[in-house]
Amino acid sequence: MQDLDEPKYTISTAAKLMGISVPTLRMYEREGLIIPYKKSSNQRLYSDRDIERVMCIRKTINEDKINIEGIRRVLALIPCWAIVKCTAGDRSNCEFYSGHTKPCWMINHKKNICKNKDCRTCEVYRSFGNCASIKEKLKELLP
Amino acid sequence: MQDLDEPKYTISTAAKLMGISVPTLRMYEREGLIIPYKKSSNQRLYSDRDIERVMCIRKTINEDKINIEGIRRVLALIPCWAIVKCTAGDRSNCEFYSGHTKPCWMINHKKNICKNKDCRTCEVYRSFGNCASIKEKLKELLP
DNA sequence: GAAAGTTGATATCAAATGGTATCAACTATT
DNA sequence: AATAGTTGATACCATTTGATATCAACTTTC
Repeated sequence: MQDLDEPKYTISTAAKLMGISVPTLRMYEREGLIIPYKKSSNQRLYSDRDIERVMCIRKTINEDKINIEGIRRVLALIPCWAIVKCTAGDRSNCEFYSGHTKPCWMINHKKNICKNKDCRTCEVYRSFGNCASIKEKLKELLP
Repeated sequence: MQDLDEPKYTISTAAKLMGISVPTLRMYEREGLIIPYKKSSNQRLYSDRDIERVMCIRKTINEDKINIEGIRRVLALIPCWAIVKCTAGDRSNCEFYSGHTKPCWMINHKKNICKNKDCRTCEVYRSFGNCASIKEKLKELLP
């Protein structure tokens, strides 16, 4: 058996696996498009699902021709409040709810429902993981 | 009194008004970002609301650094089906509902609720008009 | 009918973007 | 301690992208 979420590849291995450079992989992270697992020593580890996500990002950049800023803006449209079921209080304590340029996981939530969540495993972050459109999520939420 | 939706500027006047070139304005149209009024002779006319929309597009490109393809993808996320209240039949006869790369108004609807609609005046198209985020629309639809 | 402005299309240009190479400093494993 | 691989950061390159200029053909308006 295999666990798609198990962090097992170092950054150089993952880069080799996808035919890209290590700095590129770090860039995607800096830009908020991916959240790799981090050991206590700060070393990154990538799971198979992470690999899939990066391949999706690459496809969106290289084939669909959407730039990184554009991808980020699309991710910022994921209606997280409806997914994690925010209360009114959660919302008023959320920078993301009022902003619209960054995905929620790029924000340091301090005093709401997301405070103790690990974004890497959160359904919101994963909504874009397999390159399925966010629109499918919207159709689900807006019947 | 003034009607913001009255088509009154020719393309050269509108271009001059915004300090851009005529081909640029035509490009935005070709890319599906704006729908100017067209006289029977095919001549374009721009309203004040059109001007506002173009200024919003420019801001998104020049300040927010999102490329045209990215803007189009964002527009493609507007949940039109929930706005114009599509029936199940309307949806099954809608290319847009299944796709996710183009805004609905770039699609030639033949046999559903949008068939006889003028996209230029449709609420869906206008959702991005004043540069208010689509996210606001989502908040409204997903309480 | 003449002048002015529009149409679509093509070619071109400057700037920005994604990506890579390279660096010294640090960490882990042997 | 020594090797191998990581970290973040900077600088650089090739390509793409947004934008413009220009063109002949067609409309509108005076």
